[in-house]
Amino acid sequence: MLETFETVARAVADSTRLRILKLLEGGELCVCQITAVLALSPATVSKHLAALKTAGLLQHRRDGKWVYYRLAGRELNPYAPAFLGLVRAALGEDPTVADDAHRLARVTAVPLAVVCDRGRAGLGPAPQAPDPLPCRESER
Amino acid sequence: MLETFETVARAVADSTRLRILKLLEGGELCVCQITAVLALSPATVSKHLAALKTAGLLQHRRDGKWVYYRLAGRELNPYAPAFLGLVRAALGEDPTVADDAHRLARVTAVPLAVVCDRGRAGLGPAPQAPDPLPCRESER
DNA sequence: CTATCATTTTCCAAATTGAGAAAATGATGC
DNA sequence: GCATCATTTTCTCAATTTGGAAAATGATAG
Repeated sequence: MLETFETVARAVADSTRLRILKLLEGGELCVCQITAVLALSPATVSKHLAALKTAGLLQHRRDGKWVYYRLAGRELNPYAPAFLGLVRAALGEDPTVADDAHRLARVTAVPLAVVCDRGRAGLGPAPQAPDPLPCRESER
Repeated sequence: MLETFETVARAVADSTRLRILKLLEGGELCVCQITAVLALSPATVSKHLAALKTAGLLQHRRDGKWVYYRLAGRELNPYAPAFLGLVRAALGEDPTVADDAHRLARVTAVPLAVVCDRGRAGLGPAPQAPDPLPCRESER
């Protein structure tokens, strides 16, 4: 028990993983979409997702080449709902989280194939609208 | 915000610190009492307490030679109550936690001065019963 | 079967963490 | 002031964690 609780808490005790959880509050997402929003390497994102899944906070499903992750319920870990509830109630106004939500909106407006191609470049220019080169505001 | 949340979560993501929080649910305790129950070095316990205090989960007060710690409320960190509530609701039946509670009962039945003397030997035999020289079972 | 693409795993370097010993700090009492 | 005791702060070591590059795996399309 103690160990199970510790695993979930540890999974939540990382800002990158918190950002992922906040992103998934809006519904399931493909790995490449998350990667695009966070602007981290696919390997890094995949490992964070694995940590969250091991902790019982996420479930995943495969659809062709793509893998989708979504928030999990009590199925995988009895402590998951409590922690997810806490996260859900907490970081709504965080600037980084808000920024992520904004980027996610731009990502979901584009077909997955395009996101996966340009994703790791950190959100290429506008999807289909003319947008020469959005200012690269690299932070964190 | 994200960082604050992360700090609290990280503080809770450790079994030793969880055990400390569970001990303190019964009310404030002196450092040497906690040390006696956990059977860890005073330095280690002190650092865990500092981590919990930094995270805003604990408050402390000094009384002569002794320092008492207790669970904190919203004063120090807005996320503290939520996390403490989660912990309080969660680990009541964990065997280690139950064992700690049992040991704590034996510790609180003894004057502080005695606990501080014998505490780090890992709870000597009976409290005031005849006990020539508590076997120094140095462990860890 | 081969090529391609998304994701995961392995490998490695840098940073962080947990634990105790030893030294430093704070407070009491003579 | 000096001795003593509880607690905290270094300091060091072993173990874990994080991130990316590169290799491995899974799945689709031709």
